[in-house]
Amino acid sequence: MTERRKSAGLPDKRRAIVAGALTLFARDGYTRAGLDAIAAEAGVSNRTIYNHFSDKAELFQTVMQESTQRVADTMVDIIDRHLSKVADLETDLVDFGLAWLAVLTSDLAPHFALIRQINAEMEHIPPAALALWRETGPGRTRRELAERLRRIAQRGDLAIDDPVRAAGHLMLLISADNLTDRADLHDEDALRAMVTAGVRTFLYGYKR
Amino acid sequence: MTERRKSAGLPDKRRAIVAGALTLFARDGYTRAGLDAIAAEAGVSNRTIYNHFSDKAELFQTVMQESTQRVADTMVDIIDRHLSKVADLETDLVDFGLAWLAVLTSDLAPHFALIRQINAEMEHIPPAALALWRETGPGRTRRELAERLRRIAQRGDLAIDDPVRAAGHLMLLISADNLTDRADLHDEDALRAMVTAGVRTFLYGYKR
DNA sequence: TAACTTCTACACCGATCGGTGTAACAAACC
DNA sequence: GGTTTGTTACACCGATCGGTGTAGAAGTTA
Repeated sequence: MTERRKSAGLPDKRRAIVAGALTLFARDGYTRAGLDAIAAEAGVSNRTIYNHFSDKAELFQTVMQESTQRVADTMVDIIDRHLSKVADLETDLVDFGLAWLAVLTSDLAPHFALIRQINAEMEHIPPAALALWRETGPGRTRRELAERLRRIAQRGDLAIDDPVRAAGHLMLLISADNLTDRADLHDEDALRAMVTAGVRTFLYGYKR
Repeated sequence: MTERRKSAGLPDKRRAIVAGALTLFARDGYTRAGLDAIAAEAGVSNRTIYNHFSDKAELFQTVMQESTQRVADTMVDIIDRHLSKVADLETDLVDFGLAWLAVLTSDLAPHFALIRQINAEMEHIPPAALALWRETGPGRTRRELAERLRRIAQRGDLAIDDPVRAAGHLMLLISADNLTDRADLHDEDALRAMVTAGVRTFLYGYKR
């Protein structure tokens, strides 16, 4: 009574396949991740995968799209939750940054390993799929953050002439240590220090 | 009369192999890059590769080390050339940033594709090799930049209490657009605008 | 019960890949 | 001239992988 199954596959099997594929694609990359291993991870027969997806490339694209959607939703939610009403700007930005970084170690962590895979195999991915990912993933998140910064600046606290660029700066500064060498994402104190330093650089840099 | 060949292989063949391997590892990644293709790219027999390297993993490690060394040398040289004697801080930092970014599109470009591969396959690379890379590559470069910033700050222009973190911030801000979405690295004007914006954010953020 | 859909297990194919063995050839060294 | 060393071409092995064919089991719908 739920949904008329159109042509192939039960929806829960499909979800299991996509979830298992995300795990293995994230860990091993597109080439290394074998379909037999994905089938085993999903608790599903090898043959069943081809009942839901025409080939490995289509499976990968589906995994990429669904994971991107979910993470972008989470990120936008964090932005809205922390930056809709701003009391003390530095405090709120630091809290926002910590929530932002927490996603990297959450159950959404595999997504970011997947992004590193995409980044590496960029030249082997169809440009259209790449553009779609940029638009629905980092692009959307960045625009959302930019819009929030624009409103905050309008309130008179910051001087931002290019909100999108400023959003990029903030995102980078928040996770600076994490990007350059490897920060310990589980040391709460070091994490807060990193975020605070980044936020302060951002704030002083864009102070009116 | 040059050098006593110790055990195996002529040095020029070896160099050709490493160069060809860099090209293919950078483009296709460790798994996708086949040894036959590498041999063809190097203009060398498949069998000859095994005369110089015991297996694919050792070849990859050699490629990684040599490329890292060369790029780090280049980066340190750029730092020294632009930030030894500072006249106008913003101008000099922008010029430095542009020279820094120019490396990304130089003949050293494959190295950065290789780094993306490393970043993706991190969980499949021996931790010792990873640590060595961080130390001789980005670590060295970052420390060198940090030292320069420390001296500049000492001169009284900036307030930097953690030079290494500041160096990280500067490196990220310089290439901000390039890291978040894809900036056109060949549009000279857009490039200068990106670097200038990053440098200004850095300078205002660390202004004494 | 009968018709239909989906899943599973298994065998299988062709291609690729990392790596080896071998024998012939070229060049440097004694 | 003879020996040694390195290179090459080629055939080959075992393993893995993407993908298919098939037959039957399991569950759903009428």
